[in-house]
Amino acid sequence: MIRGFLLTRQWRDSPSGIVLDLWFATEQGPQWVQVNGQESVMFLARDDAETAINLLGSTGGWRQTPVALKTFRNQDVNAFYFRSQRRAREFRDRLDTIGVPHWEADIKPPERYLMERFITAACAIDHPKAKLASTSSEPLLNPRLSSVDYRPTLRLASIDIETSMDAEALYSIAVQAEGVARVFMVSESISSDLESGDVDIVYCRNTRACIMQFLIWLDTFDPDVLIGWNVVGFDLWVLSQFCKTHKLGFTIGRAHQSPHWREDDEGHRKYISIPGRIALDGIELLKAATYRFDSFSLESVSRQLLGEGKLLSGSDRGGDITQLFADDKIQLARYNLRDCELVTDIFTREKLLEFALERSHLTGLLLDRIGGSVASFEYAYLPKLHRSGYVAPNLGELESDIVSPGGYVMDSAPGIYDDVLVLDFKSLYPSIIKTFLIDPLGFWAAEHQGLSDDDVVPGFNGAYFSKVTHILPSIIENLWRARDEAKRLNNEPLSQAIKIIMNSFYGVLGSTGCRFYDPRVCSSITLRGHEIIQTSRDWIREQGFEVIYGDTDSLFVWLKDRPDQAGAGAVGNQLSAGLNQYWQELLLRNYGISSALEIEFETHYLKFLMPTIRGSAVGSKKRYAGIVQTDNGQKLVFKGLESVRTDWTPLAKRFQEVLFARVFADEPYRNFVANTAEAVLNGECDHELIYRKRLRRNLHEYTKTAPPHVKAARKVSSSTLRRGDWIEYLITLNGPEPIQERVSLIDYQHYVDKQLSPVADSILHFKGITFDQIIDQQLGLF
DNA sequence: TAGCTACGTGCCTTCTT
DNA sequence: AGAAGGCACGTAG
Repeated sequence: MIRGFLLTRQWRDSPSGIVLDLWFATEQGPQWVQVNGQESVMFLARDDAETAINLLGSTGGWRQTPVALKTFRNQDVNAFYFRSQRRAREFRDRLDTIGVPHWEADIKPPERYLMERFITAACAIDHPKAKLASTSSEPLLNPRLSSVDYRPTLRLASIDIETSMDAEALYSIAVQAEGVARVFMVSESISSDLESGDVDIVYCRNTRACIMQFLIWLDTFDPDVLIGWNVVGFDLWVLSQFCKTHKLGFTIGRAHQSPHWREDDEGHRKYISIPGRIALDGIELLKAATYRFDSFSLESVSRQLLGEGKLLSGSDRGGDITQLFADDKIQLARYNLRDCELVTDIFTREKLLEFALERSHLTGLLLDRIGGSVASFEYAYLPKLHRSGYVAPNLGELESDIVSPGGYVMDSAPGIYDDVLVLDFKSLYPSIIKTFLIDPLGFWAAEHQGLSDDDVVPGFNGAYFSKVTHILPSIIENLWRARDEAKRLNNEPLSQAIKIIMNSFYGVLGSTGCRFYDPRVCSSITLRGHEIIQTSRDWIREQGFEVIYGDTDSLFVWLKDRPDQAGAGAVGNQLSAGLNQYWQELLLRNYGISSALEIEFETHYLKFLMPTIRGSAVGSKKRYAGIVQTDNGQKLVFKGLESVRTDWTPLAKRFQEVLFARVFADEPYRNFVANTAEAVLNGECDHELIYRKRLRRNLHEYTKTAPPHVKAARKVSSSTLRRGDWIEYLITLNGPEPIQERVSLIDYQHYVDKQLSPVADSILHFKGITFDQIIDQQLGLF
């Protein structure tokens, strides 16, 4: 028996049934596993079996049998098995034509095979030959696979290519891994006096030779994982295109296969599947782990995470690279390698590979899979559903007229406060699912099994949930326990992966892209959330405190009596303990269930601002600021306000941060306000006036309106701007103009009126003065 | 190769006078 | 000219 971690899975039809090709990273290196003779399965209502059998006639390659499963409408079903996916697909199409329903025909054989064995990623491989040293060219046939807890030491290689700006000419390929830092460099004139300096450079006569050298290295080093920055969409794709034009096989698979490429509908994002290897993009992985950066360029991310950047950081990097290729290949090689190292360092420092491994092992998604919330839910849910005697519904089958609301947001009491505490329910929606046994199967069970009031927990919109039959609550419970354990062991990547998955469950249940979507189930989560937050608010008020705001799972409590730091903490802890006990008792008494709700005293704002809606006396929502005490002194926190918004200018952000700090500290602010306005008008702040905004559509798709950023984008002459790109612009006397091609004078008054004035008034309002009054007084002095 | 809703703001467009 | 409605974006949770 050896232990392995699944890298890739593929399937194909063969004369002897469906074949699964699985590649594992094992303790002894890579292992190819082949499972043959597999069938594709789908389920039909037993009442339709006769029709289906007639439809299939005397053709071979299939069988069917009654099984002890029911649909969610309590119909008995038969399983139909096919020896090829092709036959299964044909059959499904014919059923669709005549309107006979079928279930789970979309589950692919490898996923079906693995999930029903509860294998996500780590796996015990049991086979008489499994102890022998593995070879990449020979698969292990039909071993017994079972789930096991195992994390491999993967062999990583960071790769990066340099090309001309139009990506038409290849300059070099850098590879960096444990003990390797090499650059394959194209050089038309190879002479003996070419030097490498301190870099391991392999000079190659042309593009073809360069790629061949790279492929040979790849085959020899044999990495499990290729990492890079946009490595799939750029480096690997461009290399594959070079291979095509130079009639070279792009044989990067573990048994020298070519990769399989796929594009999304837009044709922008590319996906690669390489038999036996994984390509991991640092950008996607950071996004998956909920990192947020204004820019995901390698330069920007490495500066922020590592404190160091690329070797070239001028404005014309592409031109500089071309220059180096002509004049200084050693320096180009250094630059090329440096990018590889930055990526490796980011992966190491942020434990990105560890995160990817944990996520894969928790969900059954492959390491390189982006998104996939629905897929991971189904991977965990389906096998358990089958063992509970049900087949899964189809997409869109459970729709109803009810719309499920989101979180409850309290009206706020605007003002400047001392001492505001924030109490937060930890993972509110998962804890509601666990406490109130919310679950698609539990919902059907309550409908079909005629349970008594004592055996169900009420939901909302007429939904009830069985206390006996359910799946999701125990999945949550296990994850919750694992997360506590991960935290105890300081396993941050695991803890992070679990948090993301737990929180994705509610979103999945509320998505029409999920086959279990039912607004009654979903609203039973959110409406219970409304009840919990409102009842908790009332309870706190009964204790004699003022609750000035709350959003979904949080309550903001104002301590009027100005306690010291320790006193405030004591009140926070006392309130959270009291509430937790309150819910424990209430839910046991009312429903006979044990509360998993957990409210926590999270933050003490020494100073706090809740603004009004602009130009109104009504309190705002989702926008506030405050000061918290940290180990390194006091810190300003902004939520939703201008200084955390990427579409406000640096001027407005700086102005807000300084002004709020001064007001909170009771320091003078009038001169600062007036001087800032003055400086803007005098052209002393030009570098802070740039608006930055994303184009969420392609330019021609803005037909209803032309907002400023679109107007600016349309003035970019060489407009290659596409959906998702950023546009940087200034407001000039002739309207918005892109920074690259600004011709008109900056409209300074615009910045005073639209960036300074509103920011100032949001806090000065509570000081009984306005921005305009300050400016007028200042002018009056002269 | 489908997680969700709630909310504020600026400004464009259209309607009303 | 000014009000009202709605689009577009980014954010909280």
